[in-house]
Amino acid sequence: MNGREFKNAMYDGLAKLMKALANPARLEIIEMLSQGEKSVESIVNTTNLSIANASQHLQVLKQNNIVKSRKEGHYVYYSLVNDDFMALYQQISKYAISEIAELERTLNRQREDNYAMNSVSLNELEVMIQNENVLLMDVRPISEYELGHITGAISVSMKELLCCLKDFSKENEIIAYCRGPFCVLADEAVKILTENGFKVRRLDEGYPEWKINQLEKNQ
Amino acid sequence: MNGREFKNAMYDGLAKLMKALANPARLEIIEMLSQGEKSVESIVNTTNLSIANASQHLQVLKQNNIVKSRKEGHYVYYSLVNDDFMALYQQISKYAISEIAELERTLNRQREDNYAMNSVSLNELEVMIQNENVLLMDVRPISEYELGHITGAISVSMKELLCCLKDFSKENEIIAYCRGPFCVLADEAVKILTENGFKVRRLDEGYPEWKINQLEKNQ
DNA sequence: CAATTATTCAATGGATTTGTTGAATAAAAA
DNA sequence: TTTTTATTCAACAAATCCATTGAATAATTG
Repeated sequence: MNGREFKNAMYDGLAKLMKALANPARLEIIEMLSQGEKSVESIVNTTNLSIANASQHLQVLKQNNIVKSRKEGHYVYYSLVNDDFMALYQQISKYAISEIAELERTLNRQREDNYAMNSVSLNELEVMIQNENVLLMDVRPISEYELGHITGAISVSMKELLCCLKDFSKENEIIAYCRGPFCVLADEAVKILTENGFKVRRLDEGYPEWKINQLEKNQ
Repeated sequence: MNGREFKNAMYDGLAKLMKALANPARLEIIEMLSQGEKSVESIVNTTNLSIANASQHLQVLKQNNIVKSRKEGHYVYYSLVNDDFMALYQQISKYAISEIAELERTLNRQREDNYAMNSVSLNELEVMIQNENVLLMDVRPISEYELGHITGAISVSMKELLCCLKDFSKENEIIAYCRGPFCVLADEAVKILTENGFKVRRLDEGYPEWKINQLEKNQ
């Protein structure tokens, strides 16, 4: 193998990986799977994809070693292949959010719309939890909470938020979080709670980012 | 903007960035530019692209804020837009090399072919420089050396290697490096020097990785 | 065993990406 | 000014990607 052939092999391989990531539907699937294992059915329900289309995208991700699958009864469950890929995906989306003006604008507009301008960073959160009385609220579906959540968080799904608000004290500040910067659940939670007189902010990032942070600390 | 529109905007934007990276020719250009500024002409000379084709790929990279250009006289010089992108690219290729079996095999086969199995990591290099008498040899073209090189390295281009070997002592160990793991210059240097009786190994990574490392240390 | 359910496969046509060709620019040299 | 040189633009055909459709598969239920 000469120099040119080698280069071609390497760049073709790298480009193949990038191609697998170069599609909005697949990115949305990846973001979902970074919460934990999901069935094809649940992926179809939260994205707007047809069943066959979602399945095809999943095959592409599988062929590129990004996701793996496991069959149980009628259902096939998909998950990300390892934490290293998750870390890479975080890096990429963090870069995109901070360096691509268009994306930054979109994200900020969304945040403004949702009363969440003064969001809390992961570092701030750590300090706040040690020093103050804050209630950390995981607003993802309970199934995702059960697969893993930020230490000390309680699970309050969006459904519960809409019916059972009286349970919480209005004195402590509430920090709501969900799946990461692209996820709108926390924004909606902030909106609902603010309208009902609670002190509430959202976490800038979400559970996957926190988990990556933890993994890095333990190295 | 509702939740679905927001998601679409974010994932479309992210996918657009990935698309810009999802092409082997563009990746090779990026790798070249991570050495420093290059004219279109020099990009055409080291890649196998036609002039018009290279120019088109450069436009795609420019539209996606990955490279910037500057005109001087007849020539247009391109360079990466900032160090953050370079860090991202490093992350991506590091992931690809370590997690994609096919790429890992290709890379290792190449290294074996070139006698460079026992390569030196950046961390090892740091220790070796402090403790031992090693000669750190930058085998990239001199123009790239002049734009920046690892502290303490001397420039020995491949041309010089082929004519002026006698200048170096055979007692000290030589570490050769070039542009990074995909770059084959260091492998060729190791081959030549080994055949001539020198003690020589290659650096696992290259100048761009070293530079990123330095930037991280200074934060 | 037949019916049902969740997922995958295969085929189709429309959209996008790619490399090539040759013409158009724009700056420097003659 | 005309000519030369380096780069970009525009148009085209080939290749690839994508969503949709309907059939095929494989595990479970009746």
